Amino acid sequence: MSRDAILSRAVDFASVEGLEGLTIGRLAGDLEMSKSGLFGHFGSKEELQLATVDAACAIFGREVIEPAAQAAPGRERLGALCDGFVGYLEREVFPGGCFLAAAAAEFDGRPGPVRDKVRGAMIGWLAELERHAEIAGADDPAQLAFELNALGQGANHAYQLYGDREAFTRARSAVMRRLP
Amino acid sequence: MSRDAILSRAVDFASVEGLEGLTIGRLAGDLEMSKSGLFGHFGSKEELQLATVDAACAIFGREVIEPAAQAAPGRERLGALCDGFVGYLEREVFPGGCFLAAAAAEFDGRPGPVRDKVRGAMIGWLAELERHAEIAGADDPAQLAFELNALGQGANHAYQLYGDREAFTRARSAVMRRLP
DNA sequence: CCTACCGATCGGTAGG
DNA sequence: CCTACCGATCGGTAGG
Repeated sequence: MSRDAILSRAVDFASVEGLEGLTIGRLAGDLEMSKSGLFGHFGSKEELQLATVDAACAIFGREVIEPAAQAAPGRERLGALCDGFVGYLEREVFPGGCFLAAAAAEFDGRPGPVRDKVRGAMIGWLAELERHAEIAGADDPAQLAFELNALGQGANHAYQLYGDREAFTRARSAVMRRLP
Repeated sequence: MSRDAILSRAVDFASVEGLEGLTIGRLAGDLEMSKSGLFGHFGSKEELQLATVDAACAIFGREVIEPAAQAAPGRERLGALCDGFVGYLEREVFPGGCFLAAAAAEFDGRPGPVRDKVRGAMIGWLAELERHAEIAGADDPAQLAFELNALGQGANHAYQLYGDREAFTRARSAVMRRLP
Protein backbone atom coordinates (compact mmCIF):
# COMPACT_ATOMS: atom_id res chain seq x y z
CA MET A 1 0.00 0.00 0.00
CA SER A 2 1.60 3.24 -1.13
CA ARG A 3 1.71 6.41 0.92
CA ASP A 4 -0.32 8.18 -1.77
CA ALA A 5 -3.03 5.52 -1.70
CA ILE A 6 -3.22 5.84 2.09
CA LEU A 7 -3.45 9.63 1.90
CA SER A 8 -6.15 9.47 -0.73
CA ARG A 9 -8.40 7.61 1.73
CA ALA A 10 -7.21 9.72 4.64
CA VAL A 11 -8.29 12.93 2.92
CA ASP A 12 -11.83 11.67 2.29
CA PHE A 13 -12.07 10.22 5.76
CA ALA A 14 -10.86 13.40 7.46
CA SER A 15 -13.15 15.65 5.43
CA VAL A 16 -16.12 13.88 7.05
CA GLU A 17 -14.82 12.77 10.46
CA GLY A 18 -12.27 15.54 11.07
CA LEU A 19 -8.50 15.32 11.38
CA GLU A 20 -8.80 14.17 14.99
CA GLY A 21 -11.46 11.59 14.10
CA LEU A 22 -9.00 10.22 11.55
CA THR A 23 -7.64 7.50 13.82
CA ILE A 24 -4.81 5.22 12.79
CA GLY A 25 -6.79 2.14 13.75
CA ARG A 26 -9.92 2.97 11.74
CA LEU A 27 -7.96 4.12 8.71
CA ALA A 28 -5.87 0.94 8.81
CA GLY A 29 -8.99 -1.21 9.12
CA ASP A 30 -10.59 0.60 6.21
CA LEU A 31 -7.50 -0.02 4.05
CA GLU A 32 -7.25 -3.63 5.28
CA MET A 33 -3.78 -3.25 6.66
CA SER A 34 -2.31 -3.37 10.16
CA LYS A 35 -2.16 -0.31 12.38
CA SER A 36 1.61 -0.55 12.71
CA GLY A 37 2.03 -0.99 8.96
CA LEU A 38 0.17 2.25 8.38
CA PHE A 39 1.85 3.95 11.33
CA GLY A 40 5.29 3.20 9.85
CA HIS A 41 4.59 5.46 6.88
CA PHE A 42 4.18 8.53 9.09
CA GLY A 43 5.78 8.00 12.51
CA SER A 44 3.12 9.87 14.47
CA LYS A 45 -0.51 10.84 14.23
CA GLU A 46 0.48 14.48 13.82
CA GLU A 47 2.67 13.64 10.82
CA LEU A 48 -0.30 11.75 9.32
CA GLN A 49 -2.48 14.82 9.86
CA LEU A 50 0.12 17.12 8.27
CA ALA A 51 0.52 14.82 5.27
CA THR A 52 -3.27 14.65 4.92
CA VAL A 53 -3.54 18.45 4.89
CA ASP A 54 -0.78 18.59 2.23
CA ALA A 55 -2.63 16.04 0.11
CA ALA A 56 -5.86 18.02 0.42
CA CYS A 57 -4.06 21.24 -0.58
CA ALA A 58 -2.67 19.54 -3.67
CA ILE A 59 -6.21 18.52 -4.66
CA PHE A 60 -7.47 22.06 -4.04
CA GLY A 61 -4.73 23.42 -6.29
CA ARG A 62 -5.59 20.96 -9.05
CA GLU A 63 -9.36 21.49 -8.79
CA VAL A 64 -9.60 25.24 -8.18
CA ILE A 65 -6.38 27.20 -8.68
CA GLU A 66 -5.03 25.50 -11.82
CA PRO A 67 -8.22 25.58 -13.93
CA ALA A 68 -8.67 29.29 -13.10
CA ALA A 69 -5.15 30.01 -14.35
CA GLN A 70 -6.59 29.77 -17.87
CA ALA A 71 -8.35 33.08 -17.26
CA ALA A 72 -6.56 36.41 -17.67
CA PRO A 73 -5.17 37.95 -14.46
CA GLY A 74 -7.45 40.46 -12.76
CA ARG A 75 -11.21 40.57 -12.89
CA GLU A 76 -11.56 37.56 -15.17
CA ARG A 77 -9.29 35.40 -13.00
CA LEU A 78 -11.05 36.54 -9.85
CA GLY A 79 -14.38 35.43 -11.29
CA ALA A 80 -12.88 32.11 -12.39
CA LEU A 81 -11.41 31.47 -8.93
CA CYS A 82 -14.75 32.11 -7.21
CA ASP A 83 -16.70 30.16 -9.77
CA GLY A 84 -14.16 27.34 -9.58
CA PHE A 85 -14.42 27.30 -5.79
CA VAL A 86 -18.20 27.00 -5.90
CA GLY A 87 -17.93 24.31 -8.58
CA TYR A 88 -15.50 22.34 -6.44
CA LEU A 89 -18.04 22.41 -3.59
CA GLU A 90 -20.84 21.49 -5.97
CA ARG A 91 -18.92 18.52 -7.44
CA GLU A 92 -18.23 17.25 -3.91
CA VAL A 93 -14.52 16.85 -4.53
CA PHE A 94 -14.34 15.98 -0.82
CA PRO A 95 -17.33 14.11 0.64
CA GLY A 96 -17.35 16.43 3.66
CA GLY A 97 -17.17 19.69 1.71
CA CYS A 98 -14.22 22.07 1.70
CA PHE A 99 -11.41 20.24 3.46
CA LEU A 100 -9.58 23.38 4.50
CA ALA A 101 -12.72 24.98 5.98
CA ALA A 102 -13.39 21.88 8.08
CA ALA A 103 -9.77 21.62 9.20
CA ALA A 104 -9.66 25.34 10.02
CA ALA A 105 -12.78 25.14 12.18
CA GLU A 106 -11.42 22.06 13.94
CA PHE A 107 -7.89 23.34 14.63
CA ASP A 108 -8.25 27.10 14.95
CA GLY A 109 -8.23 26.81 18.73
CA ARG A 110 -5.43 24.24 18.96
CA PRO A 111 -1.94 25.71 18.53
CA GLY A 112 0.60 23.52 16.76
CA PRO A 113 1.96 22.59 13.35
CA VAL A 114 -1.39 21.36 12.01
CA ARG A 115 -3.09 24.68 12.70
CA ASP A 116 -0.10 26.53 11.25
CA LYS A 117 -0.26 24.55 8.02
CA VAL A 118 -4.01 25.01 7.64
CA ARG A 119 -3.66 28.72 8.33
CA GLY A 120 -0.87 29.03 5.78
CA ALA A 121 -2.98 27.35 3.11
CA MET A 122 -6.02 29.55 3.84
CA ILE A 123 -3.86 32.70 3.78
CA GLY A 124 -2.45 31.58 0.42
CA TRP A 125 -5.97 31.25 -1.01
CA LEU A 126 -7.01 34.68 0.31
CA ALA A 127 -3.79 36.22 -1.05
CA GLU A 128 -4.55 34.79 -4.48
CA LEU A 129 -8.01 36.39 -4.39
CA GLU A 130 -6.56 39.67 -3.16
CA ARG A 131 -3.84 39.72 -5.81
CA HIS A 132 -6.38 39.49 -8.63
CA ALA A 133 -8.73 41.90 -6.88
CA GLU A 134 -5.89 44.39 -6.92
CA ILE A 135 -5.09 43.80 -10.61
CA ALA A 136 -8.81 44.19 -11.31
CA GLY A 137 -8.60 47.65 -9.73
CA ALA A 138 -10.76 47.03 -6.67
CA ASP A 139 -10.99 49.94 -4.23
CA ASP A 140 -10.00 47.72 -1.30
CA PRO A 141 -8.63 44.37 -2.53
CA ALA A 142 -8.36 42.81 0.95
CA GLN A 143 -11.97 43.75 1.66
CA LEU A 144 -13.12 42.24 -1.62
CA ALA A 145 -11.11 39.04 -1.00
CA PHE A 146 -12.71 38.78 2.46
CA GLU A 147 -16.22 39.12 1.04
CA LEU A 148 -15.75 36.73 -1.88
CA ASN A 149 -14.23 34.08 0.37
CA ALA A 150 -17.03 34.52 2.93
CA LEU A 151 -19.65 33.92 0.22
CA GLY A 152 -17.95 30.71 -0.88
CA GLN A 153 -17.55 29.49 2.67
CA GLY A 154 -21.20 30.37 3.28
CA ALA A 155 -22.25 28.11 0.41
CA ASN A 156 -20.10 25.29 1.77
CA HIS A 157 -21.62 25.71 5.21
CA ALA A 158 -25.20 25.81 3.94
CA TYR A 159 -24.75 22.80 1.69
CA GLN A 160 -23.04 20.67 4.33
CA LEU A 161 -25.51 21.51 7.07
CA TYR A 162 -28.83 21.64 5.18
CA GLY A 163 -28.01 19.98 1.85
CA ASP A 164 -29.22 23.24 0.30
CA ARG A 165 -27.91 23.20 -3.29
CA GLU A 166 -29.50 26.59 -3.92
CA ALA A 167 -26.69 28.04 -1.79
CA PHE A 168 -24.37 27.55 -4.78
CA THR A 169 -26.60 29.75 -6.92
CA ARG A 170 -26.85 32.32 -4.14
CA ALA A 171 -23.08 32.45 -3.74
CA ARG A 172 -22.51 32.75 -7.49
CA SER A 173 -25.04 35.53 -7.87
CA ALA A 174 -23.64 37.47 -4.90
CA VAL A 175 -20.09 37.09 -6.26
CA MET A 176 -21.18 38.32 -9.69
CA ARG A 177 -22.79 41.42 -8.19
CA ARG A 178 -19.73 42.13 -6.07
CA LEU A 179 -17.02 41.81 -8.75
CA PRO A 180 -15.54 45.17 -9.77
CA MET B 1 -22.51 21.12 41.56
CA SER B 2 -25.60 22.23 39.67
CA ARG B 3 -26.46 21.21 36.15
CA ASP B 4 -26.29 24.85 35.06
CA ALA B 5 -22.80 25.28 36.53
CA ILE B 6 -21.66 22.15 34.69
CA LEU B 7 -23.14 23.36 31.41
CA SER B 8 -21.56 26.77 31.78
CA ARG B 9 -18.11 25.13 31.76
CA ALA B 10 -19.16 22.61 29.10
CA VAL B 11 -20.13 25.37 26.68
CA ASP B 12 -16.76 27.13 26.97
CA PHE B 13 -14.89 23.85 26.80
CA ALA B 14 -16.78 22.64 23.72
CA SER B 15 -16.40 25.95 21.87
CA VAL B 16 -12.63 25.37 21.87
CA GLU B 17 -12.25 21.58 21.87
CA GLY B 18 -15.42 20.66 20.01
CA LEU B 19 -18.45 18.71 21.19
CA GLU B 20 -16.62 15.42 20.68
CA GLY B 21 -13.51 16.68 22.49
CA LEU B 22 -15.79 17.51 25.41
CA THR B 23 -15.11 14.28 27.28
CA ILE B 24 -16.84 13.38 30.52
CA GLY B 25 -13.52 12.63 32.21
CA ARG B 26 -11.83 15.93 31.36
CA LEU B 27 -14.89 18.01 32.15
CA ALA B 28 -15.29 16.24 35.49
CA GLY B 29 -11.60 16.76 36.31
CA ASP B 30 -11.89 20.42 35.43
CA LEU B 31 -14.90 20.82 37.74
CA GLU B 32 -13.20 18.74 40.47
CA MET B 33 -15.93 16.15 40.60
CA SER B 34 -16.08 12.46 39.78
CA LYS B 35 -16.84 11.22 36.28
CA SER B 36 -19.86 9.26 37.49
CA GLY B 37 -21.15 12.24 39.47
CA LEU B 38 -21.13 14.34 36.33
CA PHE B 39 -22.43 11.48 34.19
CA GLY B 40 -25.46 11.11 36.46
CA HIS B 41 -26.73 14.55 35.46
CA PHE B 42 -27.03 13.56 31.81
CA GLY B 43 -27.12 9.77 31.38
CA SER B 44 -25.09 9.67 28.19
CA LYS B 45 -22.49 11.67 26.35
CA GLU B 46 -25.01 12.52 23.65
CA GLU B 47 -27.41 13.99 26.24
CA LEU B 48 -24.53 16.08 27.58
CA GLN B 49 -23.83 17.31 24.04
CA LEU B 50 -27.50 18.15 23.45
CA ALA B 51 -27.75 20.01 26.76
CA THR B 52 -24.55 21.90 25.91
CA VAL B 53 -25.99 22.98 22.54
CA ASP B 54 -29.18 24.14 24.29
CA ALA B 55 -27.14 26.14 26.81
CA ALA B 56 -25.14 27.76 23.98
CA CYS B 57 -28.35 28.65 22.12
CA ALA B 58 -29.74 30.31 25.24
CA ILE B 59 -26.57 32.45 25.47
CA PHE B 60 -26.83 33.31 21.77
CA GLY B 61 -30.43 34.42 22.30
CA ARG B 62 -29.48 36.58 25.28
CA GLU B 63 -26.41 38.10 23.60
CA VAL B 64 -27.62 38.61 20.04
CA ILE B 65 -31.37 38.16 19.49
CA GLU B 66 -32.74 39.89 22.61
CA PRO B 67 -30.69 43.11 22.44
CA ALA B 68 -31.63 43.50 18.75
CA ALA B 69 -35.32 43.25 19.66
CA GLN B 70 -35.05 46.87 20.85
CA ALA B 71 -34.79 47.91 17.20
CA ALA B 72 -37.86 48.33 15.01
CA PRO B 73 -38.78 45.32 12.81
CA GLY B 74 -37.39 45.48 9.27
CA ARG B 75 -34.26 47.24 8.12
CA GLU B 76 -33.35 48.60 11.53
CA ARG B 77 -33.71 45.21 13.24
CA LEU B 78 -31.77 43.50 10.46
CA GLY B 79 -28.87 45.89 10.98
CA ALA B 80 -29.05 45.39 14.76
CA LEU B 81 -29.00 41.60 14.38
CA CYS B 82 -25.92 41.69 12.13
CA ASP B 83 -24.16 44.28 14.28
CA GLY B 84 -25.05 42.31 17.39
CA PHE B 85 -23.71 39.13 15.87
CA VAL B 86 -20.37 40.77 15.02
CA GLY B 87 -20.25 42.32 18.50
CA TYR B 88 -20.84 38.93 20.07
CA LEU B 89 -17.86 37.57 18.13
CA GLU B 90 -15.78 40.60 19.06
CA ARG B 91 -16.57 40.30 22.78
CA GLU B 92 -15.56 36.64 22.67
CA VAL B 93 -18.74 35.49 24.37
CA PHE B 94 -17.42 31.97 23.71
CA PRO B 95 -13.64 31.52 23.85
CA GLY B 96 -13.70 29.46 20.64
CA GLY B 97 -15.83 31.91 18.62
CA CYS B 98 -19.37 31.24 17.44
CA PHE B 99 -20.45 28.05 19.20
CA LEU B 100 -23.05 27.14 16.61
CA ALA B 101 -20.64 27.60 13.69
CA ALA B 102 -18.10 25.31 15.34
CA ALA B 103 -20.73 22.71 16.21
CA ALA B 104 -22.17 22.87 12.70
CA ALA B 105 -18.78 22.29 11.09
CA GLU B 106 -18.10 19.40 13.46
CA PHE B 107 -21.47 17.62 13.15
CA ASP B 108 -22.67 18.44 9.62
CA GLY B 109 -21.43 15.05 8.39
CA ARG B 110 -22.66 13.02 11.37
CA PRO B 111 -26.39 12.25 11.32
CA GLY B 112 -28.13 12.18 14.67
CA PRO B 113 -29.91 14.30 17.24
CA VAL B 114 -26.92 16.61 17.84
CA ARG B 115 -26.70 17.57 14.18
CA ASP B 116 -30.48 18.00 14.05
CA LYS B 117 -30.46 20.37 17.01
CA VAL B 118 -27.57 22.43 15.62
CA ARG B 119 -29.26 22.60 12.23
CA GLY B 120 -32.53 23.70 13.82
CA ALA B 121 -30.80 26.50 15.70
CA MET B 122 -28.96 27.71 12.60
CA ILE B 123 -32.15 27.63 10.54
CA GLY B 124 -33.88 29.67 13.25
CA TRP B 125 -31.15 32.33 13.05
CA LEU B 126 -31.37 32.49 9.25
CA ALA B 127 -35.18 32.65 9.41
CA GLU B 128 -34.94 35.61 11.80
CA LEU B 129 -32.66 37.43 9.33
CA GLU B 130 -34.93 36.55 6.42
CA ARG B 131 -38.06 37.70 8.26
CA HIS B 132 -36.66 41.17 8.81
CA ALA B 133 -35.17 41.29 5.33
CA GLU B 134 -38.69 40.73 4.02
CA ILE B 135 -40.21 43.41 6.24
CA ALA B 136 -37.42 45.72 5.06
CA GLY B 137 -38.61 45.11 1.51
CA ALA B 138 -35.58 43.22 0.18
CA ASP B 139 -35.92 41.95 -3.40
CA ASP B 140 -34.92 38.43 -2.35
CA PRO B 141 -35.02 38.06 1.46
CA ALA B 142 -33.52 34.55 1.51
CA GLN B 143 -30.64 35.73 -0.66
CA LEU B 144 -29.99 38.68 1.64
CA ALA B 145 -30.14 36.48 4.74
CA PHE B 146 -27.64 34.11 3.12
CA GLU B 147 -25.22 36.93 2.35
CA LEU B 148 -25.46 38.66 5.72
CA ASN B 149 -24.94 35.40 7.58
CA ALA B 150 -21.98 34.50 5.33
CA LEU B 151 -20.29 37.81 6.15
CA GLY B 152 -20.68 37.25 9.88
CA GLN B 153 -19.44 33.67 9.64
CA GLY B 154 -16.52 34.93 7.55
CA ALA B 155 -15.52 37.33 10.33
CA ASN B 156 -15.73 34.52 12.88
CA HIS B 157 -13.60 32.29 10.71
CA ALA B 158 -10.95 34.97 10.05
CA TYR B 159 -10.72 35.98 13.70
CA GLN B 160 -10.48 32.43 15.00
CA LEU B 161 -7.91 31.32 12.44
CA TYR B 162 -5.70 34.43 12.09
CA GLY B 163 -6.69 36.54 15.10
CA ASP B 164 -7.54 39.22 12.54
CA ARG B 165 -9.69 41.75 14.39
CA GLU B 166 -10.00 43.81 11.22
CA ALA B 167 -12.37 41.13 9.96
CA PHE B 168 -15.04 42.60 12.28
CA THR B 169 -14.72 45.96 10.55
CA ARG B 170 -14.78 44.30 7.14
CA ALA B 171 -17.93 42.36 7.98
CA ARG B 172 -19.67 45.44 9.39
CA SER B 173 -18.82 47.55 6.36
CA ALA B 174 -19.96 44.86 3.92
CA VAL B 175 -23.22 44.41 5.85
CA MET B 176 -23.86 48.16 5.85
CA ARG B 177 -23.37 48.32 2.08
CA ARG B 178 -25.66 45.36 1.53
CA LEU B 179 -28.62 46.44 3.67
CA PRO B 180 -31.65 47.50 1.61
C1' DC C 1 4.88 -4.94 6.11
C1' DC C 2 3.20 -8.21 10.42
C1' DT C 3 1.74 -9.90 15.50
C1' DA C 4 1.64 -8.85 20.03
C1' DC C 5 1.77 -5.88 23.27
C1' DC C 6 2.07 -1.17 26.40
C1' DG C 7 -0.25 2.54 29.47
C1' DA C 8 -3.80 5.98 29.04
C1' DT C 9 -8.27 7.29 28.22
C1' DC C 10 -12.82 6.63 26.39
C1' DG C 11 -18.17 6.04 27.56
C1' DG C 12 -20.61 3.68 30.72
C1' DT C 13 -22.06 0.53 34.97
C1' DA C 14 -22.43 -1.61 39.76
C1' DG C 15 -23.12 -0.74 44.17
C1' DG C 16 -23.42 2.21 47.80
C1' DC D 1 -22.71 12.53 44.90
C1' DC D 2 -18.60 8.70 45.54
C1' DT D 3 -15.06 4.49 44.55
C1' DA D 4 -14.07 0.86 41.83
C1' DC D 5 -14.51 -1.28 37.98
C1' DC D 6 -15.86 -2.94 32.75
C1' DG D 7 -14.54 -3.70 27.64
C1' DA D 8 -13.14 -0.96 23.73
C1' DT D 9 -10.15 2.01 21.60
C1' DC D 10 -6.56 5.38 21.52
C1' DG D 11 -1.39 6.53 19.94
C1' DG D 12 2.66 4.26 20.00
C1' DT D 13 6.53 0.43 20.64
C1' DA D 14 9.20 -4.08 20.48
C1' DG D 15 10.74 -7.37 17.77
C1' DG D 16 10.84 -9.69 13.71
